[in-house]
Amino acid sequence: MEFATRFSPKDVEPHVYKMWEAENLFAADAASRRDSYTIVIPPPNVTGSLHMGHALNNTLQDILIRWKRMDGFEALYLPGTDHAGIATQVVVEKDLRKTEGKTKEQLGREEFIKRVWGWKEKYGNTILYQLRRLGCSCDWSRSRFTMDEAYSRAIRTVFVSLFKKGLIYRGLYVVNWCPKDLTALSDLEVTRPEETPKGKLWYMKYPIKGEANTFITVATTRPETMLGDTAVAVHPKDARYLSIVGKTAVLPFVDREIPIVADEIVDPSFGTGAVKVTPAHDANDFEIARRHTLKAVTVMDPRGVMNENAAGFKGLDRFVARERVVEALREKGLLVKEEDYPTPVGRCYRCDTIVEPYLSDQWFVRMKTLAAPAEAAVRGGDLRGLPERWGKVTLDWMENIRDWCISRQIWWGHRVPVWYCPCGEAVAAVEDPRECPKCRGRALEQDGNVLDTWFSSALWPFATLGWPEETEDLEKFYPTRVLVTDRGIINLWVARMIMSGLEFRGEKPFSDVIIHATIMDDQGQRMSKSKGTGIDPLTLIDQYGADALRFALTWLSTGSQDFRFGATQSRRRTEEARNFLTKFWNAARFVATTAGDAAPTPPAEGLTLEDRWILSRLNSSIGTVTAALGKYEFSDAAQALYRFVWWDFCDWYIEHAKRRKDEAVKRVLAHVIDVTLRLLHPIAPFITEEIWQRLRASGPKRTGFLMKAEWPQEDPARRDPSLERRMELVFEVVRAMREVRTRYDIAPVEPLAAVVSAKDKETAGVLREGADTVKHLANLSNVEIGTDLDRPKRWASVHVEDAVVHADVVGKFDPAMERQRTEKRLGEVRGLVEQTQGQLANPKFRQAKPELAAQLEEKLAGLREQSSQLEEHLRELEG
RNA sequence: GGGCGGUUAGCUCAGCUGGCUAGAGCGCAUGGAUCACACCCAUGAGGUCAGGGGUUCGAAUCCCUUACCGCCCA
Repeated sequence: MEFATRFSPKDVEPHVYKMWEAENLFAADAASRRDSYTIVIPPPNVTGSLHMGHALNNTLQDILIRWKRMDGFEALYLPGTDHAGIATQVVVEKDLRKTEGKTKEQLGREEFIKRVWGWKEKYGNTILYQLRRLGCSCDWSRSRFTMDEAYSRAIRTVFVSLFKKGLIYRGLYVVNWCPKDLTALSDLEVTRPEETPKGKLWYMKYPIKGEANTFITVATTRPETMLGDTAVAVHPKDARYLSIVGKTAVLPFVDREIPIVADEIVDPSFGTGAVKVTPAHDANDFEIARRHTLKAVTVMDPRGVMNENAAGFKGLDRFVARERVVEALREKGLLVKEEDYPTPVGRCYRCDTIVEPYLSDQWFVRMKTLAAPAEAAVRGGDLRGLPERWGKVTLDWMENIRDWCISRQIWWGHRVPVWYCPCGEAVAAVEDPRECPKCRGRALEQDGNVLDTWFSSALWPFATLGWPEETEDLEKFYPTRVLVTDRGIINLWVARMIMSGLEFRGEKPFSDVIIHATIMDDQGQRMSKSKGTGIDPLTLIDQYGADALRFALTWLSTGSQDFRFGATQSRRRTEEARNFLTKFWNAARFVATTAGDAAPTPPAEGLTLEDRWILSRLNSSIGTVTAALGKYEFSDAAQALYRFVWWDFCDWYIEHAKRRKDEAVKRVLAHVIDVTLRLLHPIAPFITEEIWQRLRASGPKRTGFLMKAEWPQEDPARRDPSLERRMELVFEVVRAMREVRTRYDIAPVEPLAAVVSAKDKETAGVLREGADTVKHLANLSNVEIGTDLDRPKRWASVHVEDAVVHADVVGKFDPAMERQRTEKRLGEVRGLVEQTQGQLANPKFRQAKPELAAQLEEKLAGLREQSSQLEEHLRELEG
């Protein structure tokens, strides 16, 4: 098989993926006797396409899944999508308007829903297809959609259960209303802009009934709502207003008589201390109205247009009405003053429209009861947030939890499973009821609202596995092991999943929650579609390959809360990763051509120093990579692989191996590549599988697919830290020789003679052991190794930590340069001597850390020795 | 308003419970078509660890504070 110098992702990736799929390697088996390891995907919206956040999220998940699969677990990576109520409805409505010029009302609810399904079938799996490009080993046969029939059944079951427990209730409340999407939103779906926008606070006065020229002045940021005022409230202890409580004010424009009431909730320091009460348009006011049995007057329609209760302002948009009301008040002399006032506004997180507090009939979930066990699980550490700080975020929210508005006034979604009978009965049921259980009437009508999408995604970890049926899947794969997601939806999604998991399965839905970084653009700002700062992962995949993108993202996953991966950085980092993979590819290519037929196990005998060294490094790396993955330290795993492959294997071992032809070196090479392929596979699945298949074709029998191969076990017997240190010494001498060559411009091909004077006999022994390597890698014609060896005249010297290396620079000797270098080095060493001496001179230090002090003593001795050698060297140069 | 992160080489980032000469990749400089790889090899330059104060024998690391950047919850 041809083995080109470059790996070609474009040609290989689709092919390899198809092969895996054809062999059904992603499918998890519920009947397996292995322990399960489950990850459910955070379901992307059906409307979306793959963005960088998905790429990161799914890369990390796939790494864990592939690792655990190799490590002997029955690994299930369960994919799927979320119906995304509002978002999807908006997209399809737009499409409908564009293609047919129709509104959804013209089609009717049933027909419109059909259209949404049609749209979903056509475009709804975009992201899932794109995940294949990324190499994700999802079990596609188990893919779920939150609107699937079985899933819908789970939702109904949950609703009915909570309803029967009294944890779901319906009522008239002031909720966050989006006048554009025409639906209620939950508190978490309202966003606040970073900076509080500048607004005004208007002071206006209402006449007191029966008292000429007496007024009460109230302050408000939303004057247009005054038309719906049904009271004025003051704090009961506010001395300024004691005498006025109980009197009646007359509301301008509409001449409504409204009482002046006292209520604890009023903040006496705000405005005048007297506030207008608009129960239909303010949540606080609604509470006041409850306590004082006030009427609620709605002055806007759902679109935010003033209605018939708004007198002369009817038909005006809420913001136009605001200006007009202020003008009219001014004309009447009722406007006392206006002042600048930062006015916090909430916006719809889907469409950014300013939300309106709006009185409407909605469904709610009582959260306190549900939150308690979840809170306990997080607090008790039974469920970990990682990095740790995120656990606290969840707790904060759960401690102050408020009831959740779950009804939405849209069509696309799960309809509230409650039916109303003309007799007044309301039935909540999993199966559509045929008749009213009370009057046997058949004229039942289902509630028109649909449920918040998050209500359905809260069930994701168990509903996807078949719940409420006690399926084999549920038995085998629940609870899941780890949830990987972005911090943006901790409360919106993660916390609610924990609650529902505990409520309906009596078991936490996962043990660990990994909150990975949010990807920023090159300026450190959040990527946004509207600003055009989003980077398409597929472009990077096309250009550098999926493996390179995955490796780059993994390298960057250090546990920080965000990282930059904009237009410039993403290319740069992915290119770096691609270069590394090319390096690895070529290492494999070297092994394939020189040792392709060797058994991929090291021989029991005949191992050289270098062989034992690389095997030690390999086993260290197995340990490091495995431990890092176990702690979800993805970057550490990637870096350990990078170092091993590039620095240890390519820079040193392969260079060394080039001059050997024995069986041992072949088997070591084959073994190292074999193990490294396995270690690298979870991060870079395509290239490693491709190399595996090539080696399999030409060499000894290997398991059919790398993705099903066994995860390497560290062999502690192969680890030899002392050997690793000793080889470092050898490499240091090689580097010293190379430095001399560079300095004197002596080509690497020209053999040189060298004398290495080690600091002690032990070191000399080590260097003698590695003499072959030094000779070969530094291209020496001859090398003399000992202690206290003199510097031959007109030879150049390099002082490294444990030795002095002298090189015959064949007549190019330059005393001035030598002097300069020696002086510089001497300065450094003297500095260190001073520093170390200072530290050791301190009795408190010696007392506190005797072991460390002993180490430093040794170091100091070495430094002093080096220092005196340098001085001597310098004297010789002078003389 | 409450809470949480970040600020380390020109750029992007490591640096765990305070102590081995603060590291990496990219970029930069110099040299190199050597039989795995120029997406490469060799060598080198480059940092008052955001500012100030404190704790300590010793602080990039712990505490306080200021500034700037970012996030979450009200």
